[in-house]
Amino acid sequence: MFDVFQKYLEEKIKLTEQNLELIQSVSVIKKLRKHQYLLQADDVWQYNSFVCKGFVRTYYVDNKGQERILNFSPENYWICGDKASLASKKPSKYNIDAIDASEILLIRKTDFEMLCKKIPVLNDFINSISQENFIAMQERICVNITFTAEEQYTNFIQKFPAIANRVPKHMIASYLGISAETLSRLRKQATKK
Amino acid sequence: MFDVFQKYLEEKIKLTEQNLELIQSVSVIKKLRKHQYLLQADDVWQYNSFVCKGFVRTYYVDNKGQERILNFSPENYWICGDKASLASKKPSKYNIDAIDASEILLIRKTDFEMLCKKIPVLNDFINSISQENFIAMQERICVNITFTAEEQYTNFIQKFPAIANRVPKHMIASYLGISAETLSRLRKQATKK
DNA sequence: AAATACTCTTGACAAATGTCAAGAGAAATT
DNA sequence: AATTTCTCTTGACATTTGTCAAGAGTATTT
Repeated sequence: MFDVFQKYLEEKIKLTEQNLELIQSVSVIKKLRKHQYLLQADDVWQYNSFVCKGFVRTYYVDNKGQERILNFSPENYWICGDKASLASKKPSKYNIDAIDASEILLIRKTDFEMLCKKIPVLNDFINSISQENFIAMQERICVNITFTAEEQYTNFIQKFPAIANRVPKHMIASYLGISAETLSRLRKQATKK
Repeated sequence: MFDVFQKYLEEKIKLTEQNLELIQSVSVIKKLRKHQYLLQADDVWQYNSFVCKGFVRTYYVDNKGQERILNFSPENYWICGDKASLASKKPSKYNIDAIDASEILLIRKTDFEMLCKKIPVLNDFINSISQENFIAMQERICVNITFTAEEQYTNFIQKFPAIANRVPKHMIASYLGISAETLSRLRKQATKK
């Protein structure tokens, strides 16, 4: 499964064979059955992680007991994980589990930092991804504070058609912060138009 | 006004005099009258910026013509600006203007990159701030998709009491994505309890 | 000092969204 | 094949939130 990650990297940046070997030497593949956890709330998150195969979600349970999905991570994407837990070594408030059977590449925080120091192009690449994530997150806040539920849903399926087709509707509702019933009714209305 | 920034930096990291001089050499102070723009939508944003004095907000106008506030930046904080515009040189979708008369320290993108390369401690410091911002943004998304309007307001005044006391209520409503009237009613209810 | 603009509140009503309960069909499990 | 679980929808109703209009009190400007 490392080859998936390697292919991803090689499409983005130029790496020597030595660099690749170094990266591989600190990479671990973890297989997840469907519904299996990669991280459970109250554990400490200590990896950078990449989805080689499958599909994963990050969620938490709110004060009313409802699951709220913070992020979907499909194949060929990094998992956001819990940066707060990663930085502070405090227990995570998030759970990560497999929506489909998955294979996840893990690199320990310290190893990852070592890689970034030794491989400047990797460091630059990771920084640019962080920046993209930041922008995407800001976009999401804009959508949240501006759009109605219907507009949010339309925006979601237009922006993430692959995810929209792959996950159950109630998860999309959870991601958007609306109830599954409301989403169902919005969908009904939309077909009428 | 550079001394405010200098003091801020020296509390966080160790810098040589040369470093400080280098930073100062690329820093520009811009004074803003109340309500004056630092950035207008459709212009390109090209700075890293820090509020030495005053108070600034970042907002955009939504498709229904309403102002939506993305961020408040008080004294001694960086202004988020528009990272997308900064990165791509495309016109910004955001406006930044002064809530109070302000003095803003500006460093051009290219100069800022030069500083980060030449001063590793600065680079590390900026990275850690980016990370904190990222975590804060994720928190905000959680709040948005989980909390009711009332919970969001309570959370806001508890988390940012200084801002809450300083800006008009309708701006807080705009930041939270609720109407000014709703906020007013929530406040009334809260006093009854 | 007068005029103007801003801030906050309130009422009345409409629209959007949530909650609870139920059921039908599809998918997964045994 | 039967059972169980999951997914999606629907109805009925309550609650929350938005919109429009108005007004009172504060700041700000002229």
